[in-house]
Amino acid sequence: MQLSAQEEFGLRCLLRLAQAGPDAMMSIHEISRAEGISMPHAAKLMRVLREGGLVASERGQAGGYQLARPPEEITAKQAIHVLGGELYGGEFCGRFSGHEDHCTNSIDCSIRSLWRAVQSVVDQLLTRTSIRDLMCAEQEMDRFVGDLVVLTGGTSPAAIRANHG
Amino acid sequence: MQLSAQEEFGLRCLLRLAQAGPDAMMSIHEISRAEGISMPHAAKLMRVLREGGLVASERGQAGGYQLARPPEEITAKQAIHVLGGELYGGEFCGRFSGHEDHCTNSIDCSIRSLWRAVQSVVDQLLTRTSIRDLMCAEQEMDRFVGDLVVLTGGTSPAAIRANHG
DNA sequence: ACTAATGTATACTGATCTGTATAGATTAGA
DNA sequence: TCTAATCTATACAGATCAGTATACATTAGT
Repeated sequence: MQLSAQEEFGLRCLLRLAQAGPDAMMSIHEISRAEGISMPHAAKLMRVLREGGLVASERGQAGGYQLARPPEEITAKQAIHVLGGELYGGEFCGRFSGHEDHCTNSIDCSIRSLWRAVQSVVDQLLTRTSIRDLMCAEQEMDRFVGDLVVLTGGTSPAAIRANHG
Repeated sequence: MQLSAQEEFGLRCLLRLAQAGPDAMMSIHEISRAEGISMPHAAKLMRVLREGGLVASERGQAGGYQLARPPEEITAKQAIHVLGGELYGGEFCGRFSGHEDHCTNSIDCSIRSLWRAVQSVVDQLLTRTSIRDLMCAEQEMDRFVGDLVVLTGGTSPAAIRANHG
């Protein structure tokens, strides 16, 4: 369960565009220099973001990139989705089904539910974090992280354990 | 941000051992058949779990594998850690630093904080879910998932947005 | 001893991911 | 029309991941 390089760098590039201001255009050259990556690499990332509808490009001599929408309307979830796909998508049980045509546990699969639970809390967090929110000091974000709690009102074995502990 | 095949299958193998009962031994042959994967593949996964201290093995004609501890004492977090490493480890800013020696954003990096936030909620969830908890019906786990909420008492931009929305 | 069933270890192949290289298309300005 | 700056697209090479193949070590039973 790791972040891909594309997710990491792609999100950074989005943040750079946001920090450049609402009407600024950034060229691939500027983006690559700001992030310390090569120009072809930056170009590839920006292409992914453009095809995902998160940035708009203009070609030609005065061309460059800017955010397709205001930074407060772009969520981290949208960015991660465009850059790296979902943690647990619909195709999942097809990908990891071993030799069988479908998952050996397809009828009763608590592990599948666990992945859904992980996806649920990650999605909640990423959905309410916008690019605008990331335009702040690390310390400010850290305060946020320290107060995060996962709660459940459910009655599963996991919930019972959590209440007793 | 995707699960690796090793995490998926490895956790499944752990769950199989738990379901076999407290004193049962399962051979590689049995595990591979149960999960629908090849014997060499199962052997590789079990080796990782053994080196991670989650299962114990016995060699020889009557050999096999069993859990190293009772299933309620093995958390999903421990399993994922052994099988796939962390979402955001200490080596992270070294891995994704582009051409620079260290991260261009090393001084003030809100994105790093976001990854820590994601890791925090995922860890909370996986830490309080044991292998024992997974030995239940999918429906029961799903009830749990439906009630999951991520809460914060923090004051970051993201938190403010969440409170207003 | 010997045999058969088992776990252990290493090397190998194909797939996917990461980053690079190169050629082309578009536009502003002279 | 020409040139320079830019974005666009595809193909490529190395690294890592997924799964396989093969040889070896260990043990119970005979």
